[in-house]
Amino acid sequence: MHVAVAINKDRSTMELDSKGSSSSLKDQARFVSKTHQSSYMDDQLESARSEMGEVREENQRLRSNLERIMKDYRNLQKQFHDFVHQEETKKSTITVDDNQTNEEPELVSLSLGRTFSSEFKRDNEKNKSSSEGKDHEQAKEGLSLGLDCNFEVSNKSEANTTSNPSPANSFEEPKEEAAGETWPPSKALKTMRSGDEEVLQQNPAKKARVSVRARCDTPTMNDGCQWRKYGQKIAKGNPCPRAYYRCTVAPSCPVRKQVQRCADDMSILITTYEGTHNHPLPIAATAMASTTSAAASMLLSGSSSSRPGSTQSASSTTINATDLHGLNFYLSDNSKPKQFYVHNSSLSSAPSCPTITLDLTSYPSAAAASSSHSNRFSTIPKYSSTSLSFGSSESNHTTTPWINASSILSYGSTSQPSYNNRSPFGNLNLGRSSPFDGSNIYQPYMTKNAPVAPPHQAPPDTIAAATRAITADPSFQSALVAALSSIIGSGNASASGGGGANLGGGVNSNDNIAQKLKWGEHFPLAASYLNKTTSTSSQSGNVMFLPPSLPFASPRNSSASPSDQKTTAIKDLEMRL
DNA sequence: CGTGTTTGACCCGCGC
DNA sequence: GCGCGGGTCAAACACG
Repeated sequence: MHVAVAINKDRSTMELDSKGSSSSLKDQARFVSKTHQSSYMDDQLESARSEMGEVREENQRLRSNLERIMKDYRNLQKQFHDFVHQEETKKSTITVDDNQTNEEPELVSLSLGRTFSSEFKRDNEKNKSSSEGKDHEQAKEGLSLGLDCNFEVSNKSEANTTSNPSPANSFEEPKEEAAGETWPPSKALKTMRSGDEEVLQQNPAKKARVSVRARCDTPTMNDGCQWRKYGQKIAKGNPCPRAYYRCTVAPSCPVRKQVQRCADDMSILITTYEGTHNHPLPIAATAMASTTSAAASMLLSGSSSSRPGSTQSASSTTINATDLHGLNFYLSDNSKPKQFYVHNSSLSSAPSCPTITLDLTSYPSAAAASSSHSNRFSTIPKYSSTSLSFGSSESNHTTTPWINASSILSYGSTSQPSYNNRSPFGNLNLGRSSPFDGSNIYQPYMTKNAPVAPPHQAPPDTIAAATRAITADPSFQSALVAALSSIIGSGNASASGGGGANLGGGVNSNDNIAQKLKWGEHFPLAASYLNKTTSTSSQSGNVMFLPPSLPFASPRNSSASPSDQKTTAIKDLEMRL
């Protein structure tokens, strides 16, 4: 890896540098040969060297691709900002004030499902509005792909309320959140209410919930965590009782979850997570933790600059439904149960308790499919809750960004170059429910639309389109960073015998990889190469750096086969390195 | 006997 | 202030 990438992280420019791949690789090779004197390890070393040579060649190609992508990106960025400035001049005619626009950061997410159309720009511009100039300036710093927008928002929020950590930060730092989030939300709310309104405004983000809809025949999903049931209630509007569980991995863990069958479809199990684990998680639980972390991070980042007063307004928020990678994300930003897709009122979040729903069920309805359609966002009225749909839409839209987005998501695992079976969930296993007939329900769009095309074979315009889409959605990027860094960070920790994953997701868990994640966000194609380089394994086995199996309905069906000796040895090698 | 579940009572917020 | 509904507590119970 020769490519040095400057990325913004928390306003500071950080460098992702392979430190001169040739020398470092040789050093590593020497080190390996010193520490591993067995012939077996020598074989591994030789194979690794050969792979490194291949990687160097790939790196050369990557650099050329990167230059082209950078050109495309700069052009697009310029076009975007030109458009933004044009829109700002028109903005005076729009009745939406700045506050309201800031309250709808999820609007940015709309761009995910859209082409770089003027409509998207229009929507996106609403969010940018006042802060666009600053972002624009910041975007020019460092590599400035605009992916730090989310952090910018968070930091702004933090700057506005210095007495409290910003939601995004609190999510990244579980200790802070644990300190601020005593479990009984009412008590926390009470405490918050004693403060000023700024404190109250911070509260909703701290109470962010992540709801997972999944088809599951078992009474509860096996998400790898230990739960103790502490209550059960018949919720209004749903004949099925709602069960309350508390995390028992650690006695003081504030995380709780609610499990309830969907009234409309009994086969769908709705699990709502709330809180942040304050303890290392079992490896099997990291997948869900990372996933919920990503979702909550998306939610929090989206609401970090929002004000509750307007999110409560029935007309102020917008349903955002975006399809990605077989996941459906619904952002419910207030208490109104008018979530876009089949949301039972019994599941509706409490006021000031934003909920993001990860819909892991297949979409039988056309509504979901239409939700991904780009035009829909511009046509639907503003609903009382915001929704983000990363849906397994049946729509036949050919928005290419998803192809590359899927490759980005594939970063959850590091050692398999097969791009078709990766997701931020690792190898989640749900009971059933796949519109895809493949082995994994999270098969990315490209397997559907372009069945065999790996991302690195994607045409440059596809990459550029992905870059556009990703650049336009800081919320998603933030969430992705949180999720993937959590996954990989956890995976690394697991490989080294550590833990440390939590629901809050640790962006700081593994800087190097996290940086690569950001790198991957910018350039998924590059990411795939980097990933390949990191994995030191070119085989298509399914051994994952992190085995984040999430065997919902079939626990035994969980993780990747650990029997692959070669990859096991390589993992061992990585550990020693 | 320890652990986890069940279930009625209780608390609290919210809307009227 | 009152009622409703969501959420939690804790004693009783079940199970290995």
